[in-house]
Amino acid sequence: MQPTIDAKNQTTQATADGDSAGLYPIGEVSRLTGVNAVTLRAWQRRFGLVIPKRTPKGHRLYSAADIAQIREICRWLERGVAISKVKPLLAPGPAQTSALPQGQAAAQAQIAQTEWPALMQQLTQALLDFNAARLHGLLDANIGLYPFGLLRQQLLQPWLDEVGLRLSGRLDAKLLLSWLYDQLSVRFAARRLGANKQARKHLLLLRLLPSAAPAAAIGDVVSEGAWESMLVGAELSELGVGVTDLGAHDLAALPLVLDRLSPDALLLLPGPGYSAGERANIAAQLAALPLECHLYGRFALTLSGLAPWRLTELSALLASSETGGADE
DNA sequence: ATTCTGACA
DNA sequence: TGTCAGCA
Repeated sequence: MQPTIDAKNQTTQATADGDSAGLYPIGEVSRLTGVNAVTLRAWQRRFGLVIPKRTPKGHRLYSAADIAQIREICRWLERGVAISKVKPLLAPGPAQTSALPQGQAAAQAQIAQTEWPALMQQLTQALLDFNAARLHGLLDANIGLYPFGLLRQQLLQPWLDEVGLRLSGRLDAKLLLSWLYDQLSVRFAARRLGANKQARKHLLLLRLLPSAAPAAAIGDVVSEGAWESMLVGAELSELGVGVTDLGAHDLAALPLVLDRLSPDALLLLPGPGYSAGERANIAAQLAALPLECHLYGRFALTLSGLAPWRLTELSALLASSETGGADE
């Protein structure tokens, strides 16, 4: 546990700044993204999605960019796009056979190519400088300009992913990430407090903890799910939904407190790596809960086989409390 | 120990 | 999508 100079378990980056740095074998990528290794190979073979480099012996080596793309794919899948149709939606590297503008999807991909990367670089620089004023300035300039959900999915989460990967190996990585988490926390907490008072619907946010906790992946001070729940919570606040973030737990004790918290719905952010047994267990516990449950987030798909009838679009939940007062 | 391909349910 | 066999 001692965070000394022990670089032994850094299987992924034997040399901090060697040429092989930042390349990950398929198993590691599977853990990082929550996508099964077989699925990754299948995506590549059947759809030409995510073509990694290879070692001389043919083993796949995924770059940070590849991993970012996998996560981009997952975000499309979460939105209900079929895997066979995400190819054209991705930020294209090689010559696109047929650049078909599919309405807003293509428009967003366009923005993603031009505007976001520059912004991400500026954000990264602000982070590396511990420049809080600059960081908040950049955020101020863009929050409000776009719907927060778009900002979260197209900018903030990809940026955090990238930053996490880029910093791994740096001695000050933990300090930087802790600082960033603190900055974002205070920022969004302030909004949450205001929003919660006026919210008509109250939602309980819970990260599902795999019982076989797969330890911290890359030296993350803040667990990966914490970032995600912070951003999701911010988005919900922005949309006028009251949010209570309980952090990471398993479901066992939840029924004991539900009647006192009395939320309108439960939003669960699954983590990576559930065994089949765990999935069944979770399914049973979810079925026993007396309220609306939604699975959401990066790893929701890994649980979709478990209770697809509960996997509702977040937007559907929000539709009833949308601004404009359609109902209520 | 892990990953590879390809066939198959 | 996932599992299995048979290799490297």
